[in-house]
Amino acid sequence: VSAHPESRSPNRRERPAKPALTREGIIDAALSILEDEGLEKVTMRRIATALDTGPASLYVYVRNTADLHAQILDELLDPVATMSLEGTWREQLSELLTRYARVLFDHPEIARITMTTQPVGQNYFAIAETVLRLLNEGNVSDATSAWAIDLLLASVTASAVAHGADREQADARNAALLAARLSEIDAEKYPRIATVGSELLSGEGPDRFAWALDALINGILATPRRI
Amino acid sequence: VSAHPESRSPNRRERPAKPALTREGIIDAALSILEDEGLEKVTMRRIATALDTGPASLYVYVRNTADLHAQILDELLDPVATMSLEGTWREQLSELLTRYARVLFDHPEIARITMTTQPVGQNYFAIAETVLRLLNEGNVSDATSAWAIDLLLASVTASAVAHGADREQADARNAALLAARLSEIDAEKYPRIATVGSELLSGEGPDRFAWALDALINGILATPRRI
DNA sequence: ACCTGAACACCGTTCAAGT
DNA sequence: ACCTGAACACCGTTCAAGT
Repeated sequence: VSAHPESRSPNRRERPAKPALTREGIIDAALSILEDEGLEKVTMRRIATALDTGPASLYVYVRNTADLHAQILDELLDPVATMSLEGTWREQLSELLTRYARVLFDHPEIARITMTTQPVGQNYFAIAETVLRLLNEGNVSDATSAWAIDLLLASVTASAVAHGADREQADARNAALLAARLSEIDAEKYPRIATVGSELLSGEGPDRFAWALDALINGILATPRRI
Repeated sequence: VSAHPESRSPNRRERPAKPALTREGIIDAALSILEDEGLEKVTMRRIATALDTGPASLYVYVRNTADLHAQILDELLDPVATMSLEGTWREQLSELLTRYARVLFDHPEIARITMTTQPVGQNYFAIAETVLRLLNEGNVSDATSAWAIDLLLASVTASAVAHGADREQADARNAALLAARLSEIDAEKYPRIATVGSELLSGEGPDRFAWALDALINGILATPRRI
């Protein structure tokens, strides 16, 4: 056993070599920071530090922060885009959108991005393609489908953003409490809120989501486009 | 006429006095920056500069950035909360939500905030109260209303965020073009997108929105809650 | 072509000290 | 109670210079 551990340092293979900079490496690092610390910490500088380089180096693989976020999203959507579906068109549609929602639900900060910038990744396209195919099987006209897919995906995303489970849930609970308190206090000013009150926050997430999806599909089927 | 204009400087009433720091003054400054330069520029430091003070001074009136945004939103919702409505419950509901959407449409960056943090302002509450009252007039049960209002407001917000008209529209158009191009190229991989294609981006905003609102209300009426 | 150091032009928030 | 200067601990992005 060497008495001089420092003398080993010149050996360049002593510890895993600094990983080569690649698009995949960058997205992996970003995902791991996202999982551990939230989107807020997924910054160019933070990723660069994780990869033992400077922020400027990332700009070879990522155009800017928006592009980085878009790439993260499409990575997350991979399992949804490739899942297998069974049952009637309506069952398949519900299954797909529920799975899609679950990804966004688990990553509400990424879901927010979906709202802001129109996703254009391969996996998002694949999901949209499947939704359109299923609506077509359900005899929804092309014209209606074109508007319906927008409504469906936007509503699912909105629901995920609103009720997403993440570190902000504490804040959300505070807000809910505040809301509950306000509606109690101003029962005269807001009688309907006071009446519906407890129902507003009622129900398990999955039940609420299933109902919303049902209402959306019923609505689409009941509202053929006339223009 | 004095040959020494500088000598007037000691007169403290020469030009409008530095406005006193108030909550209203801060929100006004924020709104004016929002209108002129977008939410991105509505920063504590920027507002402080506009009010000729330092950022630390704002923290007497505003808890943090999220609180600032919440106050801006509720300010914008004032005209919606106080508008008068006419017609059947369904006409009134459409009118209210269309007006609500227009505010968010004109301020998509603020709309995004609505998604992130549950709004708790007076005006938002007033709007929610009215929606619940109208659903009640439409014989929608309380249990269903409680979930329906969530779906309605979230969907309207999502629509506004997605299709909001602002300085980001240029980017959105780029994205749309990119999408159109991709669907052209991969017509074999995405046949339904290719078929529906042009319809996806078709229709005037108002027509699309009116259809979506119709579908949502039809869906809610067709889907009484069972749980 | 890819990578880097250094710089530029910003952020939000806190805190001790003033009035 | 309100206001402030100064500091702390960060950001994204660019660019000239290196390999």
